[in-house]
Amino acid sequence: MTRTTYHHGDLHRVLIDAALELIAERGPNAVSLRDLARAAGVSHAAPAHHFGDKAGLFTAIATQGQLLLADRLAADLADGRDLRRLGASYVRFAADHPSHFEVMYRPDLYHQDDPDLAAARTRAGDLLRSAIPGDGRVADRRMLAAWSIAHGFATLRRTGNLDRLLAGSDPDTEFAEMAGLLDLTP
Amino acid sequence: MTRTTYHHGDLHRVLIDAALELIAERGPNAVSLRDLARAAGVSHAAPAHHFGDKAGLFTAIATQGQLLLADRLAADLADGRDLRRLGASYVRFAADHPSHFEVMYRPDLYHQDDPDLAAARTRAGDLLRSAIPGDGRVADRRMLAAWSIAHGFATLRRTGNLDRLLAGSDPDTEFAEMAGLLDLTP
DNA sequence: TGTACATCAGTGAACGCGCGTTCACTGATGTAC
DNA sequence: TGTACATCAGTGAACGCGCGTTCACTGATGTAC
Repeated sequence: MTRTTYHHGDLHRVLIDAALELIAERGPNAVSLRDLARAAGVSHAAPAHHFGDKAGLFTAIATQGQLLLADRLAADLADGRDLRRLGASYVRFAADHPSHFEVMYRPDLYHQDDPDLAAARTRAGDLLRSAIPGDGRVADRRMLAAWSIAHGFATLRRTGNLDRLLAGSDPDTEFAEMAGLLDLTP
Repeated sequence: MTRTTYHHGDLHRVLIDAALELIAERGPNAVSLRDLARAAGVSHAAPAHHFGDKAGLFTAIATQGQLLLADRLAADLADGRDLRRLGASYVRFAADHPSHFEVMYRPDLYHQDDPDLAAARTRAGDLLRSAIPGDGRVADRRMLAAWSIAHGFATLRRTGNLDRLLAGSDPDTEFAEMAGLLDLTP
């Protein structure tokens, strides 16, 4: 990757994309700022210039992930409050954006007190909550059940633990049918 | 920690325990073989002598974790085949042995082809499966649901995502009630 | 009871490495007048 | 249209660091005879 201009123009985005790719391939541990700089064809100090430090990079990724997830949930909700569909979206999000998903649930990697991240997280959380029937403790329990089953499925799948159990079937359908065992009607 | 003897006597165990503690405090990334050597009051090359390499240490921890989990499941099964109770045990195991649990589901950390680990994993898996009512695809789906909801709950809880939702209630009871929403009867 | 020998556990020095971060800098861009 | 200046993006050299791994070694232990 050779540049003719001194200013890159889109470094921020390129660095994040390179990071996402590296995370998907070899996990977040394997990502170094110097790797990213190499991938972007830029001096090794440039990434720190953009993100402050390494945790800053992961904070940006986690935030972006929460926003992407929230967008999906919002799109679903526009078609009606169907918790089942939201669960399916959550599972699909994890499969489509494995690197985002991984970072989002690895708080040790990022700045947990980042306000942008907190806002994004709240947005996604509120959307999910708004699809839960009932209120108070009953609703809490339903949210817990729906979130747990979707998160567990997504996580186990991502780590390859379901390979044998899902062999030969479509994961999304399988999740939908399995989630049907959950009674979430008011 | 000072020693009088040249041979430590119990280094293997001490190293693993020190690792578990470090993982619980600061995550697996923060664990270095040299840290462990310091904690055990031993030369920094000693850990490699015991585990071959760093991944070998995590392999040992993952294996130990699978065996501990299997022991719990086996104890439950001795009292009858109650899937609900197994789920609760799974959740409690994750809370009681956070470091083991974390490593077990981070395949990037250890030697995935280790035969001892595979055997331990199979043992735990078979026990869980033996508690599932029904057979064939139906049983698979039930196993998927039970495992997903327990794993999701355990994981979300461990990462602090349920703090608000669980505020003021006992997590184990809460999980039991929530899992009651799952219909796993044949 | 003694001796020889194999095996095992731990040592300590050395290696090369890639990393994150700092810092004074320079090139490019935009804006005010 | 031109000029001065502030701001921003990226540079490149340097730093100090802790790490994993290797290796020839030594001290201790157990076993065979």
